[in-house]
Amino acid sequence: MLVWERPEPPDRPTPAPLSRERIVRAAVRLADADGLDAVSLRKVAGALDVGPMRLYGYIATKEELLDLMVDAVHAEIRPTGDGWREVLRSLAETTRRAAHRHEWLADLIGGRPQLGPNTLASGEAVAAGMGGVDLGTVVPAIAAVNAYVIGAVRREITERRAERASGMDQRQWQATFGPYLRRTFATGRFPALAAVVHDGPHLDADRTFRAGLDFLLDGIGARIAG
Amino acid sequence: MLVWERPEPPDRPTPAPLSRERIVRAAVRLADADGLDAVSLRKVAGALDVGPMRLYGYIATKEELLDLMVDAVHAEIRPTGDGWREVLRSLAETTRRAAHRHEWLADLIGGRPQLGPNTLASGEAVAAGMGGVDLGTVVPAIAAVNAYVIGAVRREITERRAERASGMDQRQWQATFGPYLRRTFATGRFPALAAVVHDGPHLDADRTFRAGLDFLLDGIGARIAG
DNA sequence: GCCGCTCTTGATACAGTGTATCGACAGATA
DNA sequence: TATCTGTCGATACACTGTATCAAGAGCGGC
Repeated sequence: MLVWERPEPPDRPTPAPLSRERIVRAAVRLADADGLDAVSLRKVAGALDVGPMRLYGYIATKEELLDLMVDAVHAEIRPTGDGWREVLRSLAETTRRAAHRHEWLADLIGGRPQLGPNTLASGEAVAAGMGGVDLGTVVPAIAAVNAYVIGAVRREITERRAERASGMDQRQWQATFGPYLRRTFATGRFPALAAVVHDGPHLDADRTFRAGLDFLLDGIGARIAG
Repeated sequence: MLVWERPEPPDRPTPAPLSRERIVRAAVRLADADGLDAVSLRKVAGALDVGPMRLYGYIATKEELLDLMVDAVHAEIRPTGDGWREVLRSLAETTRRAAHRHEWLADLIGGRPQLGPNTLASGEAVAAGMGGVDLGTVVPAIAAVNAYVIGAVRREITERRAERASGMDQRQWQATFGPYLRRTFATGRFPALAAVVHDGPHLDADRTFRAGLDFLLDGIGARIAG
């Protein structure tokens, strides 16, 4: 036996076999911790103590990995409730909560067609909860709520990042962009906008999300009733 | 005079001076033609017959260039109309049309806080058209329409790309994903979803967009009336 | 008209990306 | 034991955004 032979590291007895799931979990962990930019094939492979090319035995391309990540978080989106209204609201709120837990979801959501098992399961839960509603209304209603959630989540996360990037809280944010906005508004080119921003209510993220969702659900309800 | 001196190319008498606007226009042209991936600083610079580093005299970072591109297309989004409903509808439809002209907008929209002059001008047009509506309603109403448009446009463009990538028309698309979906639905794990997909209406993109928008506007109208 | 200074400009370089290629090695088969 | 097969990972390639810095152009002072 060669004396310089390296002994097996005893604290990792048998490396768990690689799998799509393990790869996706590692990618999600990286993205949760440091954002989507931290998800490179090299880093994911590194987190699994494996060469980068190894991953190509399990995924065809990086895009596919991103799709799998999105489908993975859809496991956390399982709408419930009695009646179409509660179900649609649950769809919206659970999606939003998932985006809070995984901010990178805002970068990906709505950007690729999703047909993975977890995404389909979410769709099934919604469809199953819409019983009694006319099919001609169910399809556009679900599509509309989905569209609203995608956009609302994107805007909310974007804003949250901007605030965080410029100091921490809202006061800091205003201090950063305040001068530019003040100057711009001072030109008098945007009087109506200035009035709305100045005199309008400053709703927090929760209230804004719910207000828009209520508009939408009210409109859908009117169609179902009438 | 040296004989091997290269004479001035006569067909480009004086190269137009570089400017932010010219850079942004070139970037938009590239993105329109070949998608966002075709927008690299080297390619943009190349389109302007200039070294890549030259751009940094006009933009601080690539992110800034993307922001400027988004603001530039906001010049095409100028909502008009009589009354809040027409104005909000116009905001939605002009945004959607801009995204049709510049599909890459779907990748960027909602992904960064937008405070550029054209974006503010769009906001001003909307705010100005909401006269008479209670300020406490104006803010969440605009936010809701914006969120809906972002999500709807994203989904629509995404779908359009998927169809195009897999052949050209809808028949091809179904031929590509049909087998997988058929198999998946055949497992019986998604009965409600299968029923909706099978028996529900197949609306085209225009109708879907308008249906969702109508839901939202109806809901907002109910709040304004009541 | 010529020197020296400042600012602009572009070549080079660096660290990182996704992915193709292909030699080496392990395990199975004869 | 010898050969075949298929997996694995080192290396390489083209490309990205951006920092650095030497060369050059324009210009004021003598």
